[in-house]
Amino acid sequence: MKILALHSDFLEVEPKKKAIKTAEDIKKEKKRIEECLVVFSSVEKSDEDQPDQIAEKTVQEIKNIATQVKTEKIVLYPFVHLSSKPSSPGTALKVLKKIDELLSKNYQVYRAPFGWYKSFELKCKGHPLSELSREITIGENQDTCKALKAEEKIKSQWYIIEPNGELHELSIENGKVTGFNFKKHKNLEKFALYEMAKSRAAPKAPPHVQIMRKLEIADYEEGGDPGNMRFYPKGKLIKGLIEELISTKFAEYGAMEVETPIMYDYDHPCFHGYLDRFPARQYVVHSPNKKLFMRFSACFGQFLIARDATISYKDLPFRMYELAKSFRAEKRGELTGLRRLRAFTMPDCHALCANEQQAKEEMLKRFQVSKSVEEDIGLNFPEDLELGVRIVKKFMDTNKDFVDALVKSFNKPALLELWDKQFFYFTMKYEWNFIDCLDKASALATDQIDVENAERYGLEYTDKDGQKKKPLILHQSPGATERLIYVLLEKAQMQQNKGLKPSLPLWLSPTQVRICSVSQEFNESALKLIEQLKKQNIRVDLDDRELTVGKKIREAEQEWIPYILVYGEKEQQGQLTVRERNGEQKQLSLSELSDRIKQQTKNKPFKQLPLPTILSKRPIFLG
RNA sequence: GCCUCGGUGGCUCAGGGGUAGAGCACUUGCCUUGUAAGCAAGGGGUCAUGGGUUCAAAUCCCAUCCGAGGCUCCA
Repeated sequence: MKILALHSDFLEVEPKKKAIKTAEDIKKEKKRIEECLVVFSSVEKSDEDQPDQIAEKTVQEIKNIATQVKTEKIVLYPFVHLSSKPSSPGTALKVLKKIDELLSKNYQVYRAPFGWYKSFELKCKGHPLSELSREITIGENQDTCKALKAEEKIKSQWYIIEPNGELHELSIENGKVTGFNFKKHKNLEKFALYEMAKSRAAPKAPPHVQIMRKLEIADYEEGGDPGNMRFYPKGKLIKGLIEELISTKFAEYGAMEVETPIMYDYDHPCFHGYLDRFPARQYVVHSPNKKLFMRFSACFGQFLIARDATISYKDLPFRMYELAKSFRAEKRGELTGLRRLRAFTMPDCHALCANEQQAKEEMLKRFQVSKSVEEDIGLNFPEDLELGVRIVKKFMDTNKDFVDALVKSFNKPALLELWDKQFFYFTMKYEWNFIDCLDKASALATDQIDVENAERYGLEYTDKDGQKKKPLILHQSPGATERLIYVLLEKAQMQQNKGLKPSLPLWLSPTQVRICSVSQEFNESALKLIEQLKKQNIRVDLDDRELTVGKKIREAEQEWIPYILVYGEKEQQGQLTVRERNGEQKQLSLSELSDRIKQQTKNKPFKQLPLPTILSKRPIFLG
């Protein structure tokens, strides 16, 4: 199906003469329609198998365009010449009539006669959206259509749920969410609006994009594919530290770390139906004899491990995790900085559970794992986050207590989306959303109860009675590590907007202590001091360049370095003045300084600074 | 994918049919520095790529690539 939509001041059309035998019988009269969207359309051979689906999809497209250009009137104009492979006239007429019927529910529709030579006059408005063409196709796979259609038909009911379990039904009027007093919950209001109204316009690029480059954390890579970032040494350090933290937390919780392949056989029977839901979103790789797709989560590899394992009821919950580099070929326009990528690292932790009761208990346990990750990277819980819970109605009806317990753990009102039917593989999920400087919501931590994939992959455990049973599967992630960095940078920008100095948590700061020598003659003894701090696992470096002290301080401040130390005559005697991030200056001895840092980074992972200690030998990655 | 805007020294950007500009960075020299930018000189760019128009293209046109924002989407 091909359409050409012209937003027009008017269309005047007059049937002249039948072009085909099967032309519609109509009255030959001139017709003029003012202020309308004229949709020239051509039904094609490839549409013949699924005329109803193509009609529905076309209606959706036309509705989108009509909404964009704000018009109430639509003219359907059969125009076979748009296509080189037109369908039979019979199908074409059937499809057009169906489109007419569907559109008429919401719009004033005029359909130009089919099968006639017509003369017409039209005035196109000429604004940027006034001329649009679309090619509409139905994927080859029936499953795809079914799943996508189910999604289109989904009905959501929205609520605010309070920690005491009280529900407030929400509705949306004139771009405002009503049904709950958001006075003390401004970010929750933004989140609800974001989800319900899909009002997502941003006036400019998000601030973290500039910061990630200025601090030499990450950057775009022209030599790759959009959304595949490069990480410079400082960024790789931060990312590595966060990943190590997450890994430790998962291990403490009792999950087993595994590593699974990043690409899988397209034709493997387990993946059918799961892949088809997202037909255009895979990176495809061709090996000499196979078509493969890059994983978009760790599910594939981990489920295949679990499928082949011998699992007893005594082994449940069976917990497994992986820091999985994952790939989703998102549409070009959906990518933004570190917020949404095509290649990202998804910490993915699955738990196989015997039954619903065990799954619920396990989810509450895992809730605490994610909480401690978010807190350790420097977020305030729950102040910096908004909880969204999505539940299939049937699950809600029998598990309200559990949902209440979940919201109570969050300790703040949450947004609840109720679905009338299950159309994903899960019956419930939650996510914690961060609202950024531009009021955009991004999901960080999430957990889901999967009731479908055990069947699909053939996952089984042996129960007490010797019977093979299908487990429930939980899918948890505290958030992609790139996205966690995005959140830290956006949060730092918010600090700056409030007039505070932006900063990273001490344990994530690439340089924790910067020593600025007053002049060249002090460099050598400063290095001795540095050796002592390094032994204490503190990341310290020396600005040994021939610059004024003022300039060295300024640059260190701009690098967000938490402790800055000028080193000259006085310090050589052992008396240190330390400049902190808040601008305060403190007199400290060397051991006091290192104790202080050890205290502030207690129980956090440590890695050495992956750069030369002296700045004069350090390359600049980004001006 | 579609719409809009952009791509000019390492970085940030100005300019714009007829010898290519600034600030920062870099190199060199002077200064020998005490808590947010010392002074001076110098080097460095086939103006994203490929076509086209023109006596002449970085500038205008087309295509492609890359980036940003929007639409849509986010398993």
